[in-house]
Amino acid sequence: MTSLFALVDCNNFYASCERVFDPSLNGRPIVVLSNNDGCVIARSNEAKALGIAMGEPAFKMRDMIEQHDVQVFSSNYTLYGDMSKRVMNALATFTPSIEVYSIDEAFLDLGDFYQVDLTAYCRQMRNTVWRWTGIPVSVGVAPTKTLAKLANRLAKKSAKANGVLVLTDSKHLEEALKRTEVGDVWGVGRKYAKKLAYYGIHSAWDLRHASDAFVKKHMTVVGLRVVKELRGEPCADLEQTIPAKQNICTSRSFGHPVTTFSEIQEATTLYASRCAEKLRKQHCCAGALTVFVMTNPFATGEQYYNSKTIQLPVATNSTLEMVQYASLALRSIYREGYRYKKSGVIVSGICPANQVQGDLLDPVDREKHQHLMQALDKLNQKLGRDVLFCGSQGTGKEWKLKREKLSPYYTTRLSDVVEVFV
DNA sequence: TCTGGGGTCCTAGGACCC
DNA sequence: TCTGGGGTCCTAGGACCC
Repeated sequence: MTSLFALVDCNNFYASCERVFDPSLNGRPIVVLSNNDGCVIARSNEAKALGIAMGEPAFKMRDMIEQHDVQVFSSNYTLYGDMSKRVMNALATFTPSIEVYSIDEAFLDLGDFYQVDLTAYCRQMRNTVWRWTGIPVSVGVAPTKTLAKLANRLAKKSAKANGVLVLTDSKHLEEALKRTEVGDVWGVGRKYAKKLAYYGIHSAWDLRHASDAFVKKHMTVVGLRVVKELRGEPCADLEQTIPAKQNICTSRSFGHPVTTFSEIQEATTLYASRCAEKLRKQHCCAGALTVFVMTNPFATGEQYYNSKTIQLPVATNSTLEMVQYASLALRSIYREGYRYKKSGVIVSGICPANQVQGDLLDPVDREKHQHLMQALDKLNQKLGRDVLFCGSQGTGKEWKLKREKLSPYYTTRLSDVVEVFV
């Protein structure tokens, strides 16, 4: 019994999503910007060919944009999330064993498919996704997840592969490992790549032949798993059930520098509400809440960063409680006289809502809160996000994100909602 | 003028306890 | 003069991912 995984990855996903609904964009360079229209997080092939780098700040590309008529979009996660679901649904018709790994990637367990013509099957997969959604995908197949990732990368790069590469034959595997730089291996980041280069390890093939002791010493047990997977020994299974999150964070940069307490409080209230919403969605409560504030690290002038964690007397997912404690925490770290760029709320100590440790002297009527939250979620779900919200969130939202190049909400009915967070 | 957001896991070191 | 050792829990920091 040999294991076999496919990794299906959408090509230039966000850029492709924008293109699906506007065919006039075909063949033209597209970039999608991060929140606040800050930096590039997705590029079409044409944009890559122009040399536009991932993470490049938008303001540095002004000339390039004008010169080559680059099409620029603010990120529209509502659209991308919806398109993602459609892609995953298409893939699920090819095997029930599917792990949605990220918004644009899925692992498929093809362990039972050794007898079929894998290349033909994957090609069919690719065509189906394309016909149903208009999104181009690449497929890599190999005995471990790490190798499937590697195969996928080559499938995308090689013209000959044309989007599908099956690596089951040891000769092909060797060739693929030799052609992959060590820094392009899943789990090997910039820091490790540099360190490995120092020790003469440059390719995935080199890393595959490093000793266990060496790898464990320099890359911990995590790195050792990577190396074993490169050798064809599976260390990671398909994860079909999504584990509950251990931490939930909501934070945003402000559209412009914020100086007043009331403005930063409005933003922090919104983030605390979002955290509470996310907790309720996964039927959990949090035992602690952290608020942080920071100035712009790229700006000249005096910098300030601070955070405050509050242990909650009883774990909760009530928006009202979260907002109240977030305000308290914020008050203790806010300092007059800074130009704030960003704030955020992190909730931790997460446990299932039905396993919350009570407190005999608890002054909060938890049942009442729960009913209120249910009503709030229902209304907001039905009538649109933030139809109902905490007053301290404010209505002006002077600090909100910059999203000047937003595309329409083609596939969902949220077109009347100006502000959408994920 | 303008530089994203949200996660995970592992390790080392300190506090504390017996 | 001499001042244990092991276990657990927590936190901060570093690495990685999309």
